[in-house]
Amino acid sequence: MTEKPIELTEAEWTIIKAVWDTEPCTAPAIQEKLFQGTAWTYSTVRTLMDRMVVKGLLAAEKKSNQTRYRTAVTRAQAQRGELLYALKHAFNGALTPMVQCLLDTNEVSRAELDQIKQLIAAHEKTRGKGGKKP
Amino acid sequence: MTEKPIELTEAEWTIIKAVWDTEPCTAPAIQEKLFQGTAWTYSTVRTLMDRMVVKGLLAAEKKSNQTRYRTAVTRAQAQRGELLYALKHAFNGALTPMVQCLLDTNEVSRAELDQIKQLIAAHEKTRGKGGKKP
DNA sequence: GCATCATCTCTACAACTGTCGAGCGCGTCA
DNA sequence: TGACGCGCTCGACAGTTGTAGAGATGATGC
Repeated sequence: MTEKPIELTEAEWTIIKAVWDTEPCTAPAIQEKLFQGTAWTYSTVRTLMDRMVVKGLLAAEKKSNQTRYRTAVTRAQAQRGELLYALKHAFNGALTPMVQCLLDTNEVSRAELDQIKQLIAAHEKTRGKGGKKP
Repeated sequence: MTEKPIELTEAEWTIIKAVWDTEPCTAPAIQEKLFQGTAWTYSTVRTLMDRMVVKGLLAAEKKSNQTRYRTAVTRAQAQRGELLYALKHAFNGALTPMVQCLLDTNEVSRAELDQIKQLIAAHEKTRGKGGKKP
């Protein structure tokens, strides 16, 4: 089944990144961790986290008087979701223009370019079993 | 000035893509064009378009009894916005992992890989003025 | 046994999104 | 000159998101 893509709002990204970093963790811990950057109160964080549980983004486990959270989706899943959203809507699913845009947009350093080239080479090798000959 | 990135909702993407394809155009025309895919009524389309004008995504020009719309952002700007959103939130701004994910995620055809390699080569050349020689 | 502190639960609310329907002008064609 | 058809304007409403305060509850120290 083509599990439907995961989509996160900005606030949800903020939360889930913190949870990935420290899971399992409690809401107060996350609140404290994020406070510097967001100034969110406990209530805010808690509400967001509970909504994310409902959506299946986080999992909560009640431990007496505390609730312990962990993520319910992997970083890769979430990243893929975000990427697919952009790919689908902004680029009509066409990969090449997306890469083009990426290259145009960003200050891509030489080092990054090299890394990317390596990635591609590696990718070609890995899935190279397609053994079709030109 | 680092113009703040453009962000579009799904519905807005649908609209703006139609407008790009036919601008300048009227709301009824867009409604008709999208009806097959969305089943949106005139009111829906019109509301979305007017809200997009307020946001500066479309421009409207009143011509007697009709309103003519055109886009106020380029496709490239919008694409860049979407990409930057993903890059920033999902990948913490790191380009390489994003490309990695792209390669992993999608069925990238050999043709695409080749195209992408070309893109990179072209990119290297174009901005290659950095004249540092390895 | 009671005051305290940390957590939790519930409720609220404004803004933004998606989705319309009802009613209003204005050309046009008998 | 009046009925039609288009396109327009307004208002509405439910659902989602961001943000938070007020009060309940359970563990702790004395």
